[in-house]
Amino acid sequence: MKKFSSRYSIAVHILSLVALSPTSCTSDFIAESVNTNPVIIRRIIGMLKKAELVHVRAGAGGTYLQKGLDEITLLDVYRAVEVADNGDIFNFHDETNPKCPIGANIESVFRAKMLQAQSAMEHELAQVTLRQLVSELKEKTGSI
Amino acid sequence: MKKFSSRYSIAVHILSLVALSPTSCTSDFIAESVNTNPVIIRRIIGMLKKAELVHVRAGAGGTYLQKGLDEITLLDVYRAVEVADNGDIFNFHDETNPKCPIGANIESVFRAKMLQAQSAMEHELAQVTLRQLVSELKEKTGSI
DNA sequence: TATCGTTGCAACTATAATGATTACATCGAG
DNA sequence: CTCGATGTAATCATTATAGTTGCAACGATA
Repeated sequence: MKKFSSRYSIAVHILSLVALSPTSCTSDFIAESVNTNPVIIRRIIGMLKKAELVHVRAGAGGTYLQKGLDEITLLDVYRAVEVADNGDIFNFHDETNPKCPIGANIESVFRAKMLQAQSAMEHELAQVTLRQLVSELKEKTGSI
Repeated sequence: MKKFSSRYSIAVHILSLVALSPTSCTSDFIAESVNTNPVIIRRIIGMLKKAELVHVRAGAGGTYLQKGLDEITLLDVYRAVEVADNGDIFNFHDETNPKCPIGANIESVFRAKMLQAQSAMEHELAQVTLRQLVSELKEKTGSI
């Protein structure tokens, strides 16, 4: 299957920061918390923007949530940053031999099962809102 | 996240062939149905062997199931060929800034959610036995 | 209006995983 | 003993990711 990139964890980190930070969140500020390069952060913020999860004040700087804490789920974030060509997390060996009755049919049978498994995972992700994440974070950090 | 390699689909293909084929399954024979190099097939069979899903007649040649059709699930196959270092399908950006209260705690909170999602997916995979797969394949191919 | 911090983006590098291929030692049935 | 098949190492091309530098453009603000 395809593995999740660490972009996903960074994206969640970004959204948590934006949600919790009382100060303006510049890419430099976020990069320091994530401990990486600001450009990496901007790239991911770009994806979150396309998904309309955040908006950015150009020139002035700073990233802000574009939706409520309850309207953003882990599934939204996943779809925003995991640019799976077709949306599938599974890769298939294409070009199986069409002359072999099994080679010709195995993919469709297997794919159906995989889509079911993927749906189950995405269903779980859809259950977790940014509000829940942030609330659990607050418990752990004491207070912010 | 991490993406699934196409090894997985090939492994399922191999097991289906071994289960259905009345003749001996050599890596050359399988490679033709999968439409790839025999060495690729042998590598994957090697993983299936380690997982004790199949055994191979060295010298003589041919791969055979080591367990019953009902005792092999898609989860078994997945675990046999997807060599995720730690078993997780999610990657995390490690080394977040420990000085930032969010950076210091986001990973554990996020990881818990991800493990839940992964469990849901694996649960689905565990529901599908090789017998079911083969049975659906037979329907599609008419008969073998 | 000029400045300065910030964003957006292209270009480049390094690294790792994957798939494919060649080559060859080894096994074991006939 | 022979011959087909397996097991495995070595190599290569491709792709994805993460990181980095450089720079144009934006816009708040002084």
